[in-house]
This record gives sequence, C-alpha cells and structure tokens, in this order.
Amino acid sequence: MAFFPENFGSVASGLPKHRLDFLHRHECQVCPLYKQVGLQHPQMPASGAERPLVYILAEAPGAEEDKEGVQLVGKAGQVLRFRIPGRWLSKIRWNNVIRSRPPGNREPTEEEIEACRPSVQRDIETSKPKAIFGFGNVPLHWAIGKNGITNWCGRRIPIRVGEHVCWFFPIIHPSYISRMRRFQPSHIDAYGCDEEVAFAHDLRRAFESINNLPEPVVHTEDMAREGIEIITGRNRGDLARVLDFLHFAIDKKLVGFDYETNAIRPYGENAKILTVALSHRESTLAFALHHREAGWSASDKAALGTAIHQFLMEHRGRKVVHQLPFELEWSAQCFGQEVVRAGRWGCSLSQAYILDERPNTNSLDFLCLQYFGINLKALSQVNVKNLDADNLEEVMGYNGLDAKYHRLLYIEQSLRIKDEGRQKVYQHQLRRIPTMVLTQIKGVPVDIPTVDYFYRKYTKLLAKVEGKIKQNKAAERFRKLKKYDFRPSSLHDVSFALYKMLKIYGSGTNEAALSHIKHPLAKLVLRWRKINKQLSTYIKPLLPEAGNVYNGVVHPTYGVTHTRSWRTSSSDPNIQNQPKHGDSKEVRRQIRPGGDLRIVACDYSGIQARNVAMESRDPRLVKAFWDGYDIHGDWAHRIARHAPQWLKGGTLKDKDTFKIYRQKAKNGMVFASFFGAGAATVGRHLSIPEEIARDLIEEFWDSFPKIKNWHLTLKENYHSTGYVEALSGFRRHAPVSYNEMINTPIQSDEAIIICDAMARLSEKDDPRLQPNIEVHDDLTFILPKHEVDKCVEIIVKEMLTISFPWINVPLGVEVSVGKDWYDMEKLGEFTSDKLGLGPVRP
DNA sequence: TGCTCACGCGCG
DNA sequence: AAAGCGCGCGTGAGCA
Repeated sequence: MAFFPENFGSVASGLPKHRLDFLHRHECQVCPLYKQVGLQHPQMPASGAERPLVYILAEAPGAEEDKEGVQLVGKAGQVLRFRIPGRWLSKIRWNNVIRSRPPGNREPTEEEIEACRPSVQRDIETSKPKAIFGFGNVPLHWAIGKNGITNWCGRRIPIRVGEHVCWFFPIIHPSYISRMRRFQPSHIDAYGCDEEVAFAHDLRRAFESINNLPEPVVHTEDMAREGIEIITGRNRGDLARVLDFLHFAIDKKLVGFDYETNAIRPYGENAKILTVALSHRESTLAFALHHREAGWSASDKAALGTAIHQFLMEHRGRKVVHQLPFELEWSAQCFGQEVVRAGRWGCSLSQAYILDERPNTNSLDFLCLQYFGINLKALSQVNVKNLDADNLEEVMGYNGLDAKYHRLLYIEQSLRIKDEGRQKVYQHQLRRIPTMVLTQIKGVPVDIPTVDYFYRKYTKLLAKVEGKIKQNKAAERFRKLKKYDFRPSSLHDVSFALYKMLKIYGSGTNEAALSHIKHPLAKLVLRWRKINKQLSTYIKPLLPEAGNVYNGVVHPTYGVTHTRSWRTSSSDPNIQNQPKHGDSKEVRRQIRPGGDLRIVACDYSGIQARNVAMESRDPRLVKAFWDGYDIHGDWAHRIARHAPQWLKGGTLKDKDTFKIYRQKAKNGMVFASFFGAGAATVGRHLSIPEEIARDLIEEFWDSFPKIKNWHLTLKENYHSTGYVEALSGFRRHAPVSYNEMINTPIQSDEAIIICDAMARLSEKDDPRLQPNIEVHDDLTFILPKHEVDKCVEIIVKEMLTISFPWINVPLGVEVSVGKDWYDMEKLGEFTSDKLGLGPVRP
C-alpha cells in the first residue's frame, strides 16, 4: 500500500525514503512517543461518526484530551465546538495527526507524524469522509506538504489519502484563536480577536459547502504531462508543425499561452523570448524560438515571428496567461505595440487576486496545488534564473505545462468568479492591465547628465559627513570601546553609542527619536541617512550600471495584483515614492524629457476625503464638497476652543497661523478620525490631553454621524461575510483589523476612479494621452509644449467624467506643468460640477 | 553566500 | 474593547 501519493512527495521533506518506509511499516512500535510514561490515553483512536461527512483533524492531544480520551475537549476544543452547529455533531469524526500527547504539548516531530500516518490514513480510508477539516499548520503539512496556514486557510484542496480522495479544508488552529483572544465572545456573532473572524468564517463556509461539493480530482504527473508536444526546430517539418498549430488555434475560444524568456523585462539588448507554448484542450504545443539550442534557420525565425504576430493580431478567442502584464509587455516589445489591444486576454493571476487578495498565494504553483492537488514545481527541474543555459527540451516541457495549467486554472477560477458574482470587478481588473503595461513601456525619461551630477554631488556630501563622523569625539570613543568604526547605517551602533555609551536618556533610532537628541552624533547620523537615502534609493538606480535605464528611459513596473487594497504599486525602481518635499525634492530634476517637451501632472484633489463622503454619504461631509465648507478650518477653531493651549499663544485671526493650524487640524483630527484613530492618537497628534481629544472626537461624531455609522456598518458586514467590500466592488478578506477595514474601501475606491480614467484615456489610442506615471491620485504625462493646453483639456475632462453611480460629490483635478519633475508650476484647477460633468447633486 | 526579518523612510 | 493605512527598497543582523 502506498501511504501517500507521489505528487505529495514533499510531504516527506526532511526524512530519507528508507526511514519513511521504516516508520510506516512499524508505526507505534518505532514511534518515539511509544515509550512515554504517564499518558492516560496513548494512541487515542478516532472518535465520532463511523461514516462522517466531515473528518476533523487536529494536531495532537493536549493534557485535557489525554485525560478524557477524546479529541478537542480542552480549551482549544471549546473554541472550536462553540462554532460547530449542533446538527453537524452526528456527522463528524475526530482525530489528530498524532494520537499520543507529546510531552509538554510541544510540536510533533516528523518522525512521530510519519509513524502515525498509516493508522490515521487507514481510518480515513475506512470512514470515507467527504471533507477533512485540518486545523493549523501540522495537518496542513500532513496533507499537502506545505506550511503557511494563514495563506491556505479558507480554501479547499483536493487530496488523496491512500485510496480515498476527498476535499481538504485548512483552517486556523483554535488554540491560536484562544491565545489571541482579548475576551471570550458570549455569542456566536462576537469575535475575541481579528483572527477569530477568519476562523469562524472559514469554518462556516466549509460546513455550508459540504452538501454541494464537486467530485474532487487530484491530478497525477501523467495527467499533467499528457498531450504536451515539444518542437525544437531541429527536425524536418518542425516549422510546418508550429505554423499548423497556430493556424489550428486561431479560432479556438480559450487558449493557454505562455512565454519563457531570458530576462524579466524585454528592454535590454539581449532580451529574448526563448520558447512559446499554446494549449487547447487535449493538445498543448511548446516550441523553441530564440533559445540557444533552437534549431531554426534565420528564415525560419522570421517566419515564426510573422506567424506569432499574425496569431496575436487575429486570434478570435481569448488567450489566457498567468501574470498578463508580463506576456503583454514582451508581446508589445517583440511583436509590436499594436498586439496589446488586438485580441482578448485573460489572466489567471488576476482572477486569483480578485477572489482572494492575500499576498504570496497567487503563484501558478500555489494555485495548481489548491485547485488540482498537484505540485507543478516538482515536475520540472529547470533553473528559472537562467533558462537559456538550460536544456531546451526541459524548458519547453516546463513551458508547455505552464500554458496547459493557465488554461485549466482559468476555467476553474472563472466558475468561482461567476459563483461569487465577481465578474464586474474582474473586468475592471483586466482592463487596467493593458493600460498599465502601455504606461510601463512608455516609461519615464531620465536626464543622464543630471543623474551624473547628483551622483557626484551626493557622493561628496556623504564623504564629508563620514569624515565628520570619523572626527567626532563620541565616534572615537566608540571605536576604542568596540574596536571598529562607528557606522551611521547600523541601528545597533547608533543605539549603543547614544543610549549605552553616552548614556543619553531615551530610546529608538528613527528620525523622531534622534531629532530630540542634542548630541552632534545624533545630528550627523540623521544627516548621513538623508544623504544616503537620496543616493541609494533615488540616484544610484538611475545610473547606467544599475541596468534600469534603456535609451534614456526608465520603465518602472506597475503591480496590479500585489496590494491589499486594489491600489497599484510600483517597483524596479519605485516611481511612486520620489521625494516631493523639502531639500530631497531636487532629485526630481533627474526626470526631464528635454527639448520642447513638458511634464504635466494631473492630481485628483482630496480624493480620499471625497471617497469618505461616497462611502458614508454623510450629509454634512457631502455638502462640504458641494458648497465649499472648510471642514479643516472649522475644526481648527473648534479645537482651539476646547484646548486654547494648542495655539501656544498664537491666534487663528492671524492668516499664517491659521494656515498652519488648519493643516494640523486636517491631519491630526479630521483625517485621523475618518480613518478610525482614537483619542490617544488624536491627542498625540495635536499635543493636547487625551481627555480633551475625547471630547473633541465626540463632538466630531455628532457633526458627522453617518461617518461613524459607516464604520459600524462596515464592521457588521465584515463580521457576517468575512470580508470588507468597497463601493468599487473590491473585497479584502479576513483577518482585517478595524483600521484596515476602514482604510481598504477608501483606497480601493480611489484606485478604481483613477485606473478607470487612465484606461479611458489609454483606450483613445492617442500616444500623447497615455500617462507616463501613475501615483495613486496623480496621472503624469509628457507632452510637446505647444500641445499641452489641447491635451490637458481632454485629460481633465476624462479624469472628471463621473463613471460610477456611487460618486455623490464633485471631483477635482489640479494640473501643473514643468520642464522637469522638480520645477512644476500650477496651470489650473478644475472640478467636475463646474465643467458640467456631474454628478447629480443629491 | 543567500535567505528572511525588522527597521527606517520616501510617497500617496 | 480599542484601533491610521497602503506601498518598495536599502540596510544590518541572524541563520543555514
């Protein structure tokens, strides 16, 4: 008897095969726990229903369980049993991955788990449950060979346990919930900690799904490899075969598609697509393109290029890939930008992200294990980092498997998206991909001489500060004590020097902490950090040797499947965090298109506050945006009334003072309250006593009752559904903290507004209207000087067009223009209501 | 040497 | 019962 299927070979990680066989053969006789004394119920048998629907599998018996001889009757068991509906109790069977209590409740070892596996497996084979609910990491690893319960919980995975195939539901271990709880919930709708919401919801969904579970299918290696054909280009007829297949696929509704390349980005001189794979139903074809071992002649390659281009332009179905931005960017660079919007595409990664936004859960490997119970990665031995050096057949095998599973995964997830009513959100997600890719390709112009100038300037500045640090008395003392130079970059060194050696009163090493310290060393450390940040984060990545700038253009990547809030992110290098304030801002001079070109930045003004109005529909806040009521100024006055000491002797009658305190009221009080801050935080922000802050907040909620209401409704909905949903339709799943719960809709509404406007501009197919940069509330363009006015008119109109029914306040856009990204001057400010674009005033 | 982690800090 | 959140990247530290 095979104790576990081959495709879960990783279950055995750590133990050599002979040792596993030994443990499986002799079971309890060789179990390290066998000889343990003092156990009241060693080798505890499974209990409960003989033919259960649900098999509850926990880690190991605890003290209470050992005493009673029944699984999950201790504290953790109570947490779990509290949430199991009574009608289910007769349909459940209980067991643990190991059946004897380990000393001191320590985690069971792999040896113990494997010694116990045959008996647990036999019990499952005999009792034939429809589903196994596995609690915590130990059963998860037992079932699929993976750790990471917080990533896996709430899913269902088809698994094979010996002769029995069933569904596995990973759920957080109740003992973790019990430990995290801050109070004991008195009824089923109360939750003692954020994680308990996830726990309860996962459990409820698992029970609810039992009666309409599909047949579980666990893919084997043979199933995975079936129907994959590879073409090297070395044989007669190879070219015809590829052309044939492309012709065959051209009218197929759903084609899995995948490239293997020798680089992540397609911009470098040597960037090449090595192999290509297409998959349709039972036939998958992977063929060589520019791989080192490909057998094509130059004319073959030209013919292939033409054929692929034609396929991309004329394919009438949908090409489905995993991580569409990648395939689109390469397609555009290698076959022409016109292919980006020529055909229809699908993205299984985007589907996964829309269904569940948790990070690190959206790789093809993860999802294939989730949906098909197969460990795809284990089937290939390719070196992903250097595919061109790898064996061609191996690379194509890998490529073919990927394309095949893109398609299969897409089909599975399409059903799930439909079931959960997520089509509309997925469509929005899909729409922003070509939009973002075209912005990536357009890139951002870098002025090389300026980069060079800043590099020299900041290198010198850094050397100067380092010289001063060397001469510093305290740093000298540090050197004598520690026998090495004081490093401003080391938090250890900084902390030791200031708090241990110099015995300065305080703690912490961040700017807030160090800025209060008078000692020159603290000042020097801060100065060093500032300069080093400029140099290493904003200047060095633009130097030629960093390899980010191609022909004077940098192409930051936009992530559209990474964030917990549906915002985009930017990387390699990050273009969304370039300094904008104070002295640091000057590095923006590096972004300069030159000639007659101008940088034009269009910012949505106060978009997040407007999102709060949209979400809450609070009458006073909504009115503020229609009538121009100055909330922040009003609250500056109110704070001053409650806490006159706040003004430190100044008066709000003075214009400059008012401006400063209006800003403080905005950030410290108004926005903080919108986002769920409490009295302690507001008091700290405003430097006023917590009790006064509490009174202010009370008054604030009296003024904006529906905002508070909205917070509470969000919480209620979150508790009943297990996720937070925004007006945008984006969902964030448990566990979500109270403040995250408030923030998520705001950020995701903001994201859909800007991405929608960006997509509309991009779809006009006018290269001038394709933004070069997107920064959450800002679209930045590069335009010829004489076309700025004309283009801004179109851009502003598109950005201010109201395209969602839930927008209940006017939108505003502020435009500024400059020769580089530093010297930007305001061009104008526009609002949707004044342009007659709506929305309708409520 | 390569990996993960915490921290600090830039933006929204 | 109380509660600012969302990113990416450079750095050192600790571990294998």
